[in-house]
Amino acid sequence: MAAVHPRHLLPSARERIDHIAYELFSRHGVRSVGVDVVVARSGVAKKTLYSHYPSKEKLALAFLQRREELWTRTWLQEGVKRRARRPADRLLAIFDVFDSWFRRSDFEGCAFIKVLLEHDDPAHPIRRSTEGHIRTVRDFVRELAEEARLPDPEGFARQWQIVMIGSIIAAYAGDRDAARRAKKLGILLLADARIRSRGRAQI
Amino acid sequence: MAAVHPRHLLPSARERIDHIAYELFSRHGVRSVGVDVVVARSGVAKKTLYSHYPSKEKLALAFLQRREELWTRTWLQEGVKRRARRPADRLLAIFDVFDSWFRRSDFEGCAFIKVLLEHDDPAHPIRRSTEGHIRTVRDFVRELAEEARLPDPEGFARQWQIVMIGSIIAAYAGDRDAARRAKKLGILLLADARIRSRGRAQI
DNA sequence: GTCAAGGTAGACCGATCTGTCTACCGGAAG
DNA sequence: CTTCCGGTAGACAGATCGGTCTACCTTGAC
Repeated sequence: MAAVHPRHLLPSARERIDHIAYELFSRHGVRSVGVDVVVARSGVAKKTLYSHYPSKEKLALAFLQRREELWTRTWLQEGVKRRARRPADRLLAIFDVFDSWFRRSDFEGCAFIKVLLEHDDPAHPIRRSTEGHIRTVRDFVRELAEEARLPDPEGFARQWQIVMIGSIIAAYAGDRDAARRAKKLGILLLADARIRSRGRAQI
Repeated sequence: MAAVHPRHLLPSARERIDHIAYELFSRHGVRSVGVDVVVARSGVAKKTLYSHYPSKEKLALAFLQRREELWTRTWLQEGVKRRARRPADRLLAIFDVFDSWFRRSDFEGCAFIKVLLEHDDPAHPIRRSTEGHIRTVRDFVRELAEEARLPDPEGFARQWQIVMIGSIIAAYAGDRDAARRAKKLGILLLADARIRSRGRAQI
C-alpha cells in the first residue's frame, strides 16, 4: 500500500528514522537501543540509516539536537511563557510544567541526564553534547533571572537547575509530587534572592 | 608467587570479585561493565564468579548492597555524624561531605542514580533495589529532621533529597561548586522549616 | 526509454555479551 | 596416601552489537 503512494506525500525515510530514534532514545537512552531496533521500528533499510548518518554516534548527536528543539525550546520554554508573563512567575511556572510532565503515565525522565550518565568519559562527544544542552536549559533560567533583576543570575540559575534536576530524578524514582516540592524550594530561593536584591539596592 | 602462600592469608576469590565489582560498577554503572572485565580485573576464573553468583544480575544486586554499606552508611552517615552533633548541623554537614566528594579527582557520581537510570522497567529487580537504597538515604535525612523537631519530616526529607540529587548531577556535569550551592539551598529550607515549626508551636 | 537517486531486504563480518563446560591443579583433612 | 574442595585457564555456545555490502526495486527527470 504505502509503496504505491508518491514519495513526497509520505514521511521520508529520514523523517521516520528521526522520529523513531527520538521515541526510543528519549525513553531508553542511547546505549541500550541498538541500531537494529531503530531500523526495524522505522521500517527502513539498514543501509538507508547509514546513508543518512555515518554512525550511531552521529545519530545520537542528531537526536540530542532534536531533543533540545522539541523538549527544551518547544515544550519547556514555550510552555513556561504561555503559563506566565512576569519573569519570576515564569521561573516558578517551570515546576508547573514539570508537574504535568511527572504525572504523565508515559513519563520518561530527562534524556539529557540519562545520556550524560551513560557516558563516563568527559571527553566523549555525546557527553560533551549533553553538557551543552544542560547549559542551554540553564541559560534560559539565567535569562529569566536577569529579566527579574535578580542578583548573581548565573549562580541563581545553577541553584535553580539543581532543584530542577533533583525533582526530575525524584519523580523518576517514584515521587509523583516532586514538582510541587521543587516549586516550594523555588519560592524560597526566589524570596531569598529578592531580599538580597533589595538589601543591596538600599546600600 | 601468590599461589605459594596459604589460602587463608590471601583475599579469597569472592573478596576480590566483590572489591573489583564495586570499583567498576561504582564508576561505570552496571550495564556497561561486562562480566569478562570483572573476571579479568579480579584475577579470577569465570567459573569461580558464577559459583559465587548465579548471574550478573545477582552480582549487581550484591554490589548495590555493598554500596549502601560503604557509601551510605560508612561514608555518608558516619562522615556527617563526625562533622557535627546537632541534627540540623548534621543535615547541613551532608553538603560539606558532598563538597569534598565533588572535588575528588576520581569523583564518580552516584551509583544508585546511575543504575536507576540504566533500567527503565520499574519492575526490574535492579531498579527496585536502587529505589530502595535511595529510600534508605532519605530515611537517614528524615531521622535527622525528626531529631531536629522539624514539621513534616518526610516531606522535608524529600525536598532535601531533591537538592542532594540535583547537586550530585550538577557536579557530574562539571559544576565543582555544586555542594556549596546546595548547602545554601539547605540553609533556606531549614530556616523555613523552623519558621513553620515555631509558627505552629505558637498556635 | 533511459538513467540516476534513493530506498528495500537481508546476508554477512568481527567484536562483545552472558553463561556453561571440560580439564586440570594445589592444599588441607581424614 | 587419598580424597575432596575451591580454585585456574580457557574453549565454547548463542545472542546481540555496530557497521558493510550486494542485489534488486521504484520513482521522477530528462
